[in-house]
Amino acid sequence: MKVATWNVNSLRVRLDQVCAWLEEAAPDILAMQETKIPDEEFPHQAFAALGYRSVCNGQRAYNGVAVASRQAPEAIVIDIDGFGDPQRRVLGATIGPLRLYDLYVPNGQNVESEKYLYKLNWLEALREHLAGEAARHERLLILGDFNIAPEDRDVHDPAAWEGKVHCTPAERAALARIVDLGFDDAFRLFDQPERTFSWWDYRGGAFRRNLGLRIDLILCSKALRSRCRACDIDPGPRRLERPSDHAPVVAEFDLN
DNA sequence: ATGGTGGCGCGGCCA
Repeated sequence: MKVATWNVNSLRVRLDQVCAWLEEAAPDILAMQETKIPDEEFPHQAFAALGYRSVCNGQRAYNGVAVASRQAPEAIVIDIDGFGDPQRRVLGATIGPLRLYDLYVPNGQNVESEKYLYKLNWLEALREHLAGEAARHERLLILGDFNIAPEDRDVHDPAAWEGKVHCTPAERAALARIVDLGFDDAFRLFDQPERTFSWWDYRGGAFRRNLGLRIDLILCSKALRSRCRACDIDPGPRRLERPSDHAPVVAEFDLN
């Protein structure tokens, strides 16, 4: 079973690229972020034409998550328990043998911003929510745009990014508390080339110069860890004309 | 160079 995550930065703009990538990469599940499209305008037909079911939790202009999957999504959740949030950032679903959460973690803007506090509060509320899910589901996958680079090796220039949003000790600790519920970063289960990233700024030729961050993650529960066969980032879509600023991340699981 | 690029939507916000 092939599971992918991709921040598409507007599904309206990127729909043709997403469909082409689905046909080429053929994942069983694709979790998308920053769809920026209200649910009533979501292009379900485009996914259906490729043999995918789709479920969305969107809003106009900002945020928005969606999942396309071969098998029908069930037991859908669109909010963090006890955390009233008008921003559409969460989509939980049971798909075949997996319980899955597609996340668009708040960016945080900068450490002086109210948005940074919102990010940390959001992550703590998410941790509590996921603790409940982890108690109920052995095969649990948490994936999406975390807007946190877990370690310095996930950052093109750690000195330049030290103390900056995406890399602060508080953000990394918040992520670690979630991982400590019993997850592994699937990407790090395997040998990986140095300087492998999932996001590159649109500005300054950052992609061409490989000045990126690895902030798009697939976290798998212990029951999935032993069944994870690969995890890779596909830079192909980032090379296209008018690309998303993120590349897809793909993990493969042997679930019999 | 306090910029740069891109999406949304038409001025300014967000990333």
